[in-house]
Amino acid sequence: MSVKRRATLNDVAEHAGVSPVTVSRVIRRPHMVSPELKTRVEAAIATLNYIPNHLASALASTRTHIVGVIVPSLTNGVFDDYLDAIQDVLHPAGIQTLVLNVRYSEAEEEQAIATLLGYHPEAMILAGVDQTLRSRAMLRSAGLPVVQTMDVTDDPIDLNIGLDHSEAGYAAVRYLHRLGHSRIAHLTARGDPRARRRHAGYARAMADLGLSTEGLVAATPAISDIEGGGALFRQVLERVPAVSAVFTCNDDLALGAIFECQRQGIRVPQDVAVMGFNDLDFCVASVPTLSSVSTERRTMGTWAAASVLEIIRGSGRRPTPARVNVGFSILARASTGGMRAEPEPSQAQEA
Amino acid sequence: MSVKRRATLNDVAEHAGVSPVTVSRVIRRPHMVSPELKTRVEAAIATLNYIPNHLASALASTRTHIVGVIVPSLTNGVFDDYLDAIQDVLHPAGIQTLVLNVRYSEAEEEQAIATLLGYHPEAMILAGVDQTLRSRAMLRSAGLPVVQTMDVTDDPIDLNIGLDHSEAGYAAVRYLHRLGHSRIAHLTARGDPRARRRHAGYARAMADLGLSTEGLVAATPAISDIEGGGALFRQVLERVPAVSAVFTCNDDLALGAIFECQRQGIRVPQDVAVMGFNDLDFCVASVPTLSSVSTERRTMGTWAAASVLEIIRGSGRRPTPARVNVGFSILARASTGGMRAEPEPSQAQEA
DNA sequence: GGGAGGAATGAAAGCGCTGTCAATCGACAG
DNA sequence: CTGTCGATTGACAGCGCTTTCATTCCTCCC
Repeated sequence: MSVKRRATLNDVAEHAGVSPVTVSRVIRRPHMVSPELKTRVEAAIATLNYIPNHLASALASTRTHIVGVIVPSLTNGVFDDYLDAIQDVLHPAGIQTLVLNVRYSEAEEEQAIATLLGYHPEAMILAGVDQTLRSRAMLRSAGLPVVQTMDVTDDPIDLNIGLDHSEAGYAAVRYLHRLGHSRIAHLTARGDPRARRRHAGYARAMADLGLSTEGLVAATPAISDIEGGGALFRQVLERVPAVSAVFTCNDDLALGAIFECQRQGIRVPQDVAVMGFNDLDFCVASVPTLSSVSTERRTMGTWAAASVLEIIRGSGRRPTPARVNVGFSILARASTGGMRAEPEPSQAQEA
Repeated sequence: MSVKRRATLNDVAEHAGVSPVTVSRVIRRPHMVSPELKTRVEAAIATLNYIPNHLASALASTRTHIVGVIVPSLTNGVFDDYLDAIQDVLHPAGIQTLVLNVRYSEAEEEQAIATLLGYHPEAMILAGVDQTLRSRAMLRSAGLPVVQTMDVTDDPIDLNIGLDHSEAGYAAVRYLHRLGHSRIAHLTARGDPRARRRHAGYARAMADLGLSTEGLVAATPAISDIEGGGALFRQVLERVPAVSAVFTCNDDLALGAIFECQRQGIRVPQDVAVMGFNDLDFCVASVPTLSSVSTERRTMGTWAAASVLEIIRGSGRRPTPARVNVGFSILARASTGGMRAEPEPSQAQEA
């Protein structure tokens, strides 16, 4: 067979007996073309199976219709909803997302930012606020809207929506303390900056309450998963058999801790109360149902995408406020001893 | 501030006092440039924070270094490893993946294929073999390497690596039957074509064994999740209280069924054996540990990516074989009554 | 009836980069 | 000393599209 080149706009134009510009207009601004020409061009497009070359289009128009999105993980259920929310806003608006997973690595993030910038995205949506100086420099000199999500900071690159993880950790501990617990353990994963802040909140709360954390904290450097939660809680149980509650940096670890309790014949919540973080889907399905700190993942994704869209569309109008704290809330379920509703919503607030 | 345009290759050339081609060469073929010019150009690149415009580069060279990847879901742990495996092969080779999630929708898949093709990827990696005719037509007239993964077919678009889900379902039932079960239930999600094939395998096995499936099958049209597994198994329990085993189309539903058993005081595996599918991470962590059908997700991703790379690199050499069945294996764990190793690997084979 | 105004179409230029080919220079063999 | 070869560098054209800007042809209204 002959060398089959993909059809170009010129091929379509020739086939339809019109000029290339007209074909372009049929695709981008159909209302500017007379019905008969439009029909002819559309027929040509169909017979040739023509699909416009996005690269050429972007190059010529200097509008790429691309937004770069960076997430630290995909294995962890947290970013699914978030991504989905972003794409639900952006895709219908004709904006493609270029998603890169940087596996909780600053180096991979720098690399990803450089790569993404090479595609000239019209905006970037990043998870977290812990970008390196080099990352920030690249972003700034690219001069595009940037949204940092999932966390809050006093020094945002541009826009920022998130929650205060230290406050959330603090609140979780206070909640467990109010339930009567004082030997409260914490399981965490060091790789995640937000988990580190939750840990800081835990430590601050324990200190404020005058409680010792001796032997009560277990951390894994690795990516956290359900199995790891069991292993970490086993460590704590060996060191402090009298531990009465455990707060984990995420729901996976919490579920793992519950399984470990089952294995050891420890009753949840009677012997040990378990509290997770993120309120993933399985929290309402597990036995016992898992108390957790609920975060507004979809809200953050939607707001980030909508803001970006507004800026791109309005060619520069900035959403006010530029910083949003969406807060969190404590979801009391069976694993901490009851369905007793104890919402502790921190108000959404403008920073 | 003045209108700050992003630096272009021309800006760098001017800044370094060389021609644009030389700058291009410093980036693409450094060995062709003398050391002193290279140094000067690199300095200019650094001071201007220059990042090459990938779109322009791709347009000019007709090499986009992009591979399109379509997955049906992200919320479901199955595609994380797979994607990771693909990217582990492609990214180091300088190939970017454009990933689109089509949420188990054929319509969204068609849309995604058209979108992806607009970026002129050098190859496409699709999950599943159930693309619509229109999708296949678009793919074919784009004339690029296409890999269909996760499933096998007699009529592949191009390359194909996967496993036979009907066989896998069949084997799972035979395994449970060999354990002494005859009232074997099946929980499934209709939205997933591969789950439908597992269901077909289940039905075929039950028929071959002369067993009734009356009241034993429960399906959800929705996306399956852990909570749904409980609900589906509850339906079966109401209809057939004497059910003694349950095979689910994925691990989420299986875990949900285990939780439902706990809620109802049904012992697993003494009263009901539970068998999942996919062998997700939590299978070894749950209580009891969850028997499952293990699938070679990483292998499929790696093979797909490596094949694509070979074709792109070798400008046309096709890997042999073009079709691979990676098989599956039954992983016997506690939820079906013991750690007794009962591997039933179907041999990897060339089709 | 003539000019203003609008709708439809096309010509030409150029987005930022790379492929190709030509030009230059010095080294080196004969 | 001359022709040849390889290593560097640059000029130029063009990838496939969109953005002006110009042109043509109506329609409408004073």
